[in-house]
Amino acid sequence: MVTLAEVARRAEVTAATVSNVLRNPQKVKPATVERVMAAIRELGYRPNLTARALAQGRASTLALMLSNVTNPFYPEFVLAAEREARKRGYFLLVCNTDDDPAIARAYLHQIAGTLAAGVIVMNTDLAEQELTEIAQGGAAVVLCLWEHAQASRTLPCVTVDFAAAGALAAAHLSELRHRKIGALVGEGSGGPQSVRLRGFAEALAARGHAEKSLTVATSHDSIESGYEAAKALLLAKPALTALFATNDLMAIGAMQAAADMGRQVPHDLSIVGLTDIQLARQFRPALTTVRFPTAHIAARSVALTLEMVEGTAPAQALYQVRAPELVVRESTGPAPSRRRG
Amino acid sequence: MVTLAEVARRAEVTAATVSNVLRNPQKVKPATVERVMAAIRELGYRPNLTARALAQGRASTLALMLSNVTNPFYPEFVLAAEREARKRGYFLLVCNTDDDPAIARAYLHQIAGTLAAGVIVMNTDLAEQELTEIAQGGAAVVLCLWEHAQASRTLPCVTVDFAAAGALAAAHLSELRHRKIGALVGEGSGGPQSVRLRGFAEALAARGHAEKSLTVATSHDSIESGYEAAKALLLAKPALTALFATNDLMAIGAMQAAADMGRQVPHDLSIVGLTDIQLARQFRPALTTVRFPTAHIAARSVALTLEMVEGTAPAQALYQVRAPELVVRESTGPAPSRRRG
DNA sequence: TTGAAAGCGCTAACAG
DNA sequence: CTGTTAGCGCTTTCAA
Repeated sequence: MVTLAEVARRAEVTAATVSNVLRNPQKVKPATVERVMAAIRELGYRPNLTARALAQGRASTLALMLSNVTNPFYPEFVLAAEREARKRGYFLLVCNTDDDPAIARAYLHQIAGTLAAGVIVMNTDLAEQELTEIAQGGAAVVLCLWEHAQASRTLPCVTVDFAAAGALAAAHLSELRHRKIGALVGEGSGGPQSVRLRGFAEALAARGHAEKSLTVATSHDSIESGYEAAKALLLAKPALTALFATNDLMAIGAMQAAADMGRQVPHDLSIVGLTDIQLARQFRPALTTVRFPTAHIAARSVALTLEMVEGTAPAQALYQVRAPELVVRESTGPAPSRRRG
Repeated sequence: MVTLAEVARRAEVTAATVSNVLRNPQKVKPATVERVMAAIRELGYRPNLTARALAQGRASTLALMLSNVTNPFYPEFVLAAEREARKRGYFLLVCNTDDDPAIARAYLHQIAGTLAAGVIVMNTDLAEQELTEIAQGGAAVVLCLWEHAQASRTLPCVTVDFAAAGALAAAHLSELRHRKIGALVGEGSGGPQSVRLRGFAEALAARGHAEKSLTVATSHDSIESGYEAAKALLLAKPALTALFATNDLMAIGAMQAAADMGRQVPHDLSIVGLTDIQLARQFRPALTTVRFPTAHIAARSVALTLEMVEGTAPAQALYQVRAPELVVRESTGPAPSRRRG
């Protein structure tokens, strides 16, 4: 392995100068820069990022803690996060916690502040208290997409307006004249997706829908679970003409349940999801959903984390990025008229 | 940040002893171990992995270079890789190259051997020559799932028998009496998936199928592209009764194309994919496919890389893990009889 | 069983 | 503009 010192020797300067050539070239005489660059090239020198991190007291690495990359929401997020990190000279450590607080804790304690200069924590079951301690230990900690009722007051948080997202779905179904609506509420990491439901329910109420016209069921955040929940719900309440799911996976499961029960989507039953994962447009019928600005959130989270790492972050706590927006595709349509039954 | 030295002071020993307590406790008197552990606990000490890496000359980090996590094959792979790494005390850096050799190269040069002790390189457009140089620079480099004709002779490679996978698909369709078959060959990172096709074609030939009974078309490795390719193919050759796609995404696209063309799967048209990504069983009709032992490959790749990092790897070059296996689901059925046309 | 000392490769004042 | 010096926090011989 070629070191700075070897380059220095070859270029007949000291290590400090080589370091300067690499990091503040304007502080070095052009001729010297040339000579050093030549040496670097000839020797094939590559800076040792570990040594640099130790000397600087700051790693060039960021950690992303999420429950499980296998949830189709995450790959898009990870991609965008990694791109933003790379653009700024950082690398991305991906940490799956499997919704296990013990794993999350272990990760945090091992790498926050040492291996990773900052940590982006997606919705998790970890107590905020613990995260705050980690943050005091010197690592930049940014919360991302937390839907907890008790959203943080001490840690910065990048998120979207979950309630508004739910409201968009409600407005859409209401305009299509649906009056008997079912809702599937997901239980993801960090608790139920209840803010989305609340936004949905309140928007419905605001539009004059009776409270009992909405039937709520819970489900896990997966296609399989959405399938079961939707099936049960439709069996119990056959009169429902529309279903709102607090995430796309469940909505897709619901579409399959509808198909298996002989109900045509959207003719007999409309379905709206939330998030707009890739799958939403790839499935048939393509899913109407409320889009989260996923890539944007990811990039913003990374940017904020790095600003904190580098001490240039503004003293703001809540970052609400772009509003969610409705994406109408094929899974929603007008409520079936009563006549034709 | 609490350092070793502070712990040492508090426990009234030297840093060397604290270090030993952490890494070779059996070399330290039990009473001292106790005292040191107490100090660690009281102070909330957490080892600095960056410093450790520098001192040891070995990072506790592994890099996984892949084209794009957004391809549904990868999340499952990443998850398994990360679990294996974590189990062994390592962390996973995820690097998206976007099929851009320049990005791949930049990553490699920046982190291989310094930030990351080892690198797992999935199919890429990088010349093997370059990877070999990196490996000589001191990083463990492991190739994973390379399908190149020119598979490496100098770098270890974890892979599956691509030809056998194709052959399984062929045997299945042949047994279902399909005689006019179309094949969609993907163009993923690192070139066409031609070994899979070759295995498929040869198995067909071995079963007495005429060479011209197989029609081949190419496509990119995505649902959208598979859709287009399948549509064109079915339009050009309406007599085809079965389609083989060299990966599941294309197969799913093909299913949608068939649906849009009014062809019932599997009644009018059988479709077989390859890899068995999650989506394969979530789509309707569920896709018949040839399963790759994805998690197993991932774990093996990580294990091998770490063995190389730690110098305990056997001197073997090619690791073929478990055979692929056919998974029959709903997208394949007997060839339609001519009578009923 | 423990300590002293050197050093991993780099950065960051500060001096000249 | 360049060199000197002193670490960053940890590991690792080698002595004691």
